[in-house]
Amino acid sequence: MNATGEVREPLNRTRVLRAAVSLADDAGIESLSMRKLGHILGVEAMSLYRHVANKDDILDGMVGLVMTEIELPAATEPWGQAVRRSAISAHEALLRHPWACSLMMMVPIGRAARAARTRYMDALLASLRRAGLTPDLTYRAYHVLDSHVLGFTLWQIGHQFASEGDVSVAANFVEELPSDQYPDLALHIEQHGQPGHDDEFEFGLDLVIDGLTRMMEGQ
Amino acid sequence: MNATGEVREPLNRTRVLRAAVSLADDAGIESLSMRKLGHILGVEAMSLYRHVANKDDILDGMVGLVMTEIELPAATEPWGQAVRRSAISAHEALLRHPWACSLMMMVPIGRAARAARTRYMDALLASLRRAGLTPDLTYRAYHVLDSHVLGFTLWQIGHQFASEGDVSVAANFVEELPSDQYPDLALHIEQHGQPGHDDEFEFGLDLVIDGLTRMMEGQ
DNA sequence: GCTTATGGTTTACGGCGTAAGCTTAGTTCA
DNA sequence: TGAACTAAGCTTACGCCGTAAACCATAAGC
Repeated sequence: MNATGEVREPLNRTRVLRAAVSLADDAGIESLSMRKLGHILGVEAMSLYRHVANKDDILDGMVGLVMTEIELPAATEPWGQAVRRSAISAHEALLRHPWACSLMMMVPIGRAARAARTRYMDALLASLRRAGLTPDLTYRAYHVLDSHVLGFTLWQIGHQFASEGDVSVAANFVEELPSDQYPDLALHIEQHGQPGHDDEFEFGLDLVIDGLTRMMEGQ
Repeated sequence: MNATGEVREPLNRTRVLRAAVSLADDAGIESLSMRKLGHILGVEAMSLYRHVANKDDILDGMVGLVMTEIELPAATEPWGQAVRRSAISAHEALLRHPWACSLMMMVPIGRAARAARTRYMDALLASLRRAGLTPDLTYRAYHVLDSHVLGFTLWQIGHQFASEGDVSVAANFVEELPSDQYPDLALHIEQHGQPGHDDEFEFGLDLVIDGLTRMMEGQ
């Protein structure tokens, strides 16, 4: 801490995690290695272990960071709107960090991710209970909602990856496709490029929320 | 091909792929390496490259194998039933091979997986069109259905992994949880152990199919 | 002024995917 | 029959990875 500022101030866990997130955002999760991460932070790989238990700990922390970007359903809104807004926020956060979906499912969950997930789950469950869903319906509704967010986002990420490649995979796909043999598939692929299909996530979400509403009112 | 049978017959692509699948089933996808796979087949790692382009090719082939286990929706059944049956079959296939979901989303899709996927997608799309859904609704319905299958199955796999560990993660979770602070979450976790919650997949599936039915009849 | 954390470094180990070249056995054809 | 060719597997080697273990420099506390 001398006046000239030549002395770099020491690393800390959150700086490591933030660097890891932006490296993964930029270059893809598969190119996140301890050595590269260290290099970015101007430090040798092994130095990172002073601030982080191991690589899984980093991945766990990254998931935790992403989850805190998700807006929780507010108690002040009608439940449908609140849940909808939160799901859309989750969708957006996961799209901002395309590696997060897969990480969430593959890394053994650790402290950091658990804390964030706890907050999120409890808030969503509380919204559903407040809305008057029975405990049973709440249980199921939670899983359906989360499945949609996760599943849809994963599909979407898979697609945009596929559309990036040098020669787009979609183009390859359609090219090699005997389109008279698979007419429905050919149409579907064509629809992918078209405008007016950018609200599919919300389409599915509303399908679910409306269904839940009906079940709730039905009994 | 002598009579004594001492000469092992040569490897081939499908034997490599099948060995890879069962290794991944037994020991987890993360412990599938060329060296281990070779060892299982009584061969050095590099020998595999005579039958397979590289590791990604193996992963692609594995995904292809899993996808062919999925029962396609039949044209002879009412569309709702046909789609339902196929989705359940997909769910079961993905549960049998817990690594398949993540692979499907992460490995750049290659020939083997593409062929299987083409069959599956076209069959499902054809079912929806035959049912009378508009092209637009078909497009959306496809994504919602697939999102549910993929997303729900991933959640389920994540959970059963979590419940396996030495000291179950769920137990840890609930133990460290200040359950007066997160009452709804505590209840939800409790519900997970209870019987009568083994049809959630179908609950969500029916929610979607019923919603689609209503939209179809509505216009 | 000696001790003791703290934070960063060096070296090393075993595992990974795979490129390049080698060996061996079987097949084809002169 | 023998020579050329081919198919299938093997050996070696390279550069990456995560991380254990030991080492070094600086700063703080007594």
